[in-house]
Amino acid sequence: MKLLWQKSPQTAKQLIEKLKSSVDWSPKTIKTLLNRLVNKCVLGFTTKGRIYEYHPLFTEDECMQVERNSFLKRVYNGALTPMLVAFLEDSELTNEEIEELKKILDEESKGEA
Amino acid sequence: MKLLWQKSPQTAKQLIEKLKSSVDWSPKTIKTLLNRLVNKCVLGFTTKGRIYEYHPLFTEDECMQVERNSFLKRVYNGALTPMLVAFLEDSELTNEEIEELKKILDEESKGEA
DNA sequence: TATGATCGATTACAGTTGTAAACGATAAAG
DNA sequence: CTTTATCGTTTACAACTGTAATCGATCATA
Repeated sequence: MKLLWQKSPQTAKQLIEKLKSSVDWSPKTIKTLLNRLVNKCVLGFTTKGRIYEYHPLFTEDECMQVERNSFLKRVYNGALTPMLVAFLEDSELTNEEIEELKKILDEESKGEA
Repeated sequence: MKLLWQKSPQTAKQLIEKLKSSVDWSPKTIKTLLNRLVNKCVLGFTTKGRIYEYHPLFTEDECMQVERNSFLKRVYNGALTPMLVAFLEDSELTNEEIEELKKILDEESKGEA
């Protein structure tokens, strides 16, 4: 859902059209969802005639931030390192990816000194 | 909830006692929750007289596995590296932690060769 | 202008979750 | 034995979610 939001303001009709290929929802269902998201202050809209153009009230980055924090808190009680270790352990990283991560880590330690 | 599970089989009474300090639930509420977890095949029990001793049907590690996978899938569409980078970016790791992670990464690349 | 299509809003209804009380059986106490 | 406290089970009920149909207004069309 939010996935589509990461592209500008769109009308319900446009969204219904785009969602048609990916999920199997009735247009009515999508309208309802839009409505609920508006009520929950997750989406806003500007009215173009009698048609609404919906737009997200939060950026994708903000949402992912929140998701990361809540996941970390909920599952790992906020302990970052054990969580990272676990992810690394069940992963199959390529050497390039490993190098990339090490580079990021180096940046981190630099920023701290 | 599951947190307490990571310690042996326990009776409802024991659990209620231990939860009393951490959360503010009526004992009734806790009974209900136990029941629901049993119905959902998350907990099992063995009956000791008319008293139940509850025990988890999955290990904490298994649950966290599942949580990790579903989080990664849901929020990052399965893309591990971007997720790791994001976590690293909003973190304030100490140099020791950074070294630890680099060590883990080294292990990873070794295992792959 | 009457009629049908279309929009967002409202209503529907089953399932899950949070939070708990009521119920029936049994063990403990008198 | 009867009363009472204590189990686990069943029922309660509001909020939220998934999934959708209906309703009132308006735009397009005949």
